[in-house]
Amino acid sequence: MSGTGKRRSQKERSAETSTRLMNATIDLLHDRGLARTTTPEIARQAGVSRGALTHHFTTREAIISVSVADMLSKTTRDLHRFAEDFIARGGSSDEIVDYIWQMMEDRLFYVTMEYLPEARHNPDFRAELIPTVRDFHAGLDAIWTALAARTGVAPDHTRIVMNATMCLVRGMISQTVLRPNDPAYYQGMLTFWKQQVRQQFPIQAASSQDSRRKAGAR
Amino acid sequence: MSGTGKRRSQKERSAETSTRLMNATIDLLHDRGLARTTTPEIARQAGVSRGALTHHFTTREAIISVSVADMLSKTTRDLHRFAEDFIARGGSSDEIVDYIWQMMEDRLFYVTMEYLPEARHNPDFRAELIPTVRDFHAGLDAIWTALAARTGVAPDHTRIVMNATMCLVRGMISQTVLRPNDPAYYQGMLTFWKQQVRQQFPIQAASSQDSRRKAGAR
DNA sequence: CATAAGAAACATGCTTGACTGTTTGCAAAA
DNA sequence: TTTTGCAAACAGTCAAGCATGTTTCTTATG
Repeated sequence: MSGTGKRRSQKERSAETSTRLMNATIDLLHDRGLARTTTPEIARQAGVSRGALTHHFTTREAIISVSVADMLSKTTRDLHRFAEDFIARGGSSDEIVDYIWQMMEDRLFYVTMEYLPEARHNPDFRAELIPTVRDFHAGLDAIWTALAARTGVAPDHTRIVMNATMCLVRGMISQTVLRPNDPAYYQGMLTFWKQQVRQQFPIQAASSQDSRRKAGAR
Repeated sequence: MSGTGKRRSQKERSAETSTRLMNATIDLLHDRGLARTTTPEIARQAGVSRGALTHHFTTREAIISVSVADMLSKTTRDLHRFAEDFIARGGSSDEIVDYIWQMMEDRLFYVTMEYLPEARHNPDFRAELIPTVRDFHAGLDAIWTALAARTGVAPDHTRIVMNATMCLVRGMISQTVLRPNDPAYYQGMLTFWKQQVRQQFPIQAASSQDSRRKAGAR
């Protein structure tokens, strides 16, 4: 990228190769699945030798784990950027639902579905992921907290709605596997859910402040 | 089972071996994951030789596909039984949510999480599952339709709530992998959801019939 | 009813292929 | 020239599918 010249420092070479390998890993996870994401296949997809791969990553589990962590941390950065923008703009709850759906449906949760079963059966792998996932949820929290603060809804209740939204979207994307080619179905469900969420976060109209209802009630 | 004597008909022998193999397959899918569900492992778990397995099932994909279909059809039978009982009793929407959660969390969706990625990347495998899954959803429909009929809610709206419930539960179970040992979290979310569902299906009090509200409104 | 022929169920061993982890060789950068 | 980044060859493991034996049941026939 930086510097089209042929002479690169070792660090640059190394970093680029690593990046190519990690991107290739995520691409393969998404396109062909974890079982088919073999080390020869990753190297081929990245356009490097398998030796390069083993030089940078000691084991297959390592490159997958690191690649997933990398993907998650990038997504977390995006979340925080969205949160900043959302706060500045004063966006709607509908926007959040749409953003989350797009983010999850654009590869994130499909990739997650690939490694989740492995995480369930492999404690080491799981342990490496949990902290990264925690950061990711902190990013989500940043967004919803902004909405909660503006609408005066209790944080606990906000968090429940946030988590329910995440779970709903996860489940919807799971379903796309065995119920494909039905965008109307998924959009209909999203519309329903946006309406439900709106009820939890009453609109703070630009003029009237008294529009806050008893959201957060048990 | 029937007749402790040693002499069994061919059909009985065959059926028992098949059953043992299919049960072993589901057990392994749940306990060790799809990748670790190898044909030698299945045979070992079932207590039969690998030759017996290859005699009954031509390929690894076949035994897995058939076992999953078997599991799903059993669950579908249970759904219909619950629906009958539910209709007779006139149960609550809370009950439905609880039943679905239990059913999914008791292995069903964990097993599903194992084969879903494979279904996503393997068109033949997916094609074999889709009809069985359709039957399963018909079983779900039987339950919710009963509730809808009693409360006078529009079928389309009912179906949205049903599907949202299923998606939510799927997502919740996905999350248990990387957020384990937190039953309060999941129970809290279920409580929230039951409340939401209740709002969609206003209680038909034993006395008043006019308690039906405008649920199903856009 | 006894029994032998045949079919179905099951067992064992082999072959092939592929993947993982490792080691050795080499060229470019420091 | 010493280290670093990478390439290529190698060795060990294991599963899948197949092919060939062996046992258990069924049935037709005398």
